[in-house]
Amino acid sequence: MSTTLGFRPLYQQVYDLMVTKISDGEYRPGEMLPSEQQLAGQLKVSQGTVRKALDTMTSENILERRQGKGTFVSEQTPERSTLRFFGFSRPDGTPLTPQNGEESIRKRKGTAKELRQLDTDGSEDVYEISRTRLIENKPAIIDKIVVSAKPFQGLQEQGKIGTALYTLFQEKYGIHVISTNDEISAIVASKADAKKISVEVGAPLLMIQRSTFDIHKKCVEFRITKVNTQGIIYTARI
Amino acid sequence: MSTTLGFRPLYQQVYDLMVTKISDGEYRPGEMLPSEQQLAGQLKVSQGTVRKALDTMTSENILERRQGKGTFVSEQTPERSTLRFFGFSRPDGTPLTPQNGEESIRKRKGTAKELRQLDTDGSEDVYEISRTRLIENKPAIIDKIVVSAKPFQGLQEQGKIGTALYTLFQEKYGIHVISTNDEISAIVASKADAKKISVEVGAPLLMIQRSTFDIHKKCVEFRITKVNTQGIIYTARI
DNA sequence: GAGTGGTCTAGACCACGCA
DNA sequence: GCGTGGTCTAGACCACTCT
Repeated sequence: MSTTLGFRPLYQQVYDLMVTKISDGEYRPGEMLPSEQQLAGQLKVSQGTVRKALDTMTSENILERRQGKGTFVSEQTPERSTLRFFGFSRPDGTPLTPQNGEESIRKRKGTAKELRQLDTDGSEDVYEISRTRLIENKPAIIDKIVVSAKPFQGLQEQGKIGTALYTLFQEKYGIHVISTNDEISAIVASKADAKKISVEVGAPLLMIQRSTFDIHKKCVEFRITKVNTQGIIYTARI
Repeated sequence: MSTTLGFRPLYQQVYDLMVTKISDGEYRPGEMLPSEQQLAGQLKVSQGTVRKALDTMTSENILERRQGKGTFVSEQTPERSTLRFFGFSRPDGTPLTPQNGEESIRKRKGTAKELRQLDTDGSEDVYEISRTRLIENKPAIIDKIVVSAKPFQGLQEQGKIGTALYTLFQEKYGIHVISTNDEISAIVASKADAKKISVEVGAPLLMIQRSTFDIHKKCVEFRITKVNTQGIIYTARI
């Protein structure tokens, strides 16, 4: 007998269905799902099969399960969770919180690299958000945030975004961010960098390249952050 | 009825037992475990309970499961796996491989910080391995590796360790390294640093603080790596 | 075809949170 | 005491690998 191609386990089909329902807004963040028994009955599968799908989603931070209470759609965004793992401090250890500085947004064609990183469904337009953030009132952090234009229609009319970008994604555009992938390297400042955060050309900077993924494991954001680390300690826990 | 304290699920007991057997050398890296049915019979539990324990161990990279073949004790060490995620390259993208330079080892009392990091079972002696590594024949990387002395008797007689430290842990001392936790920060060079890798005092360095954990989730190594990033790009994928 | 892990079921009982 | 998720069982059948 030939190998059965296209075989897809039942629990994965249940997983796909539940992810779709959450992404469509049928179950909203913070809301409680039907019980395992009810879902099993509706979907005509056993409770164990439902459980396996929900367990997978729990391990991906899409759901939270609380014994004795129920299963809930997670409200946690990576921005909130990564605050525990990323941070700035002075050399003596006192923590520093960056303030918001300049911010601008424009629509343009994406570069080849950006379109390779983002899952754009063929569209070539992107929004680019450029901003600087301040440490002790001095510009020290440069962010360049790129998202595909198609799913974010009207993003330029949102006004200042500040730190609540992922919350905006969820509330205005129904995009559930669930994970990020960060690459850290040490680079030297370009002429453009030097102008924005007042350092010499060639000064050492930390660069963090972040890809952000939604509930469908689609890359919805590509972000480059550059940090002047003179007198600032940046820490990332891996 | 009062709450049952000290309740421990069966599958966790199976997990503990299997971890102990591997750590005791009853099953060795690369070896195949008995089948789920056999284990279930031996331990007088159902196959599903064994499965849950083995699945957990698989997700922790202790085991590898191959459908149709069997379940095997993993041979992969983090050193090998992290090579995919950490690395050095030139600004133009060509990868660089560091060479081994100076290396020395000595036994001494651990500092308070080191004893807090390491799980030492009360012993206060540690081995400190200091080494430099070279990029293009110039010293660029400083490593300070600290391990508890007790489980590593005779480590100073091992001669040059080079890059095979975790393999040595496993083969000579039966310690199975399964995970690491890294913290990255940007610092400035101290006088001692400056001497070892010929940079100015105050030059910017990347510092990676790594805690290494064995199969029992015990911290068996604490390592501080400092990298001169002038002309070198260091990348870590999180 | 024999042996392994992978999927799925149906049902029992336990621990937890709440009213 | 009820409803929820968490554990555990026994057994059936499927998919993969090797001989």
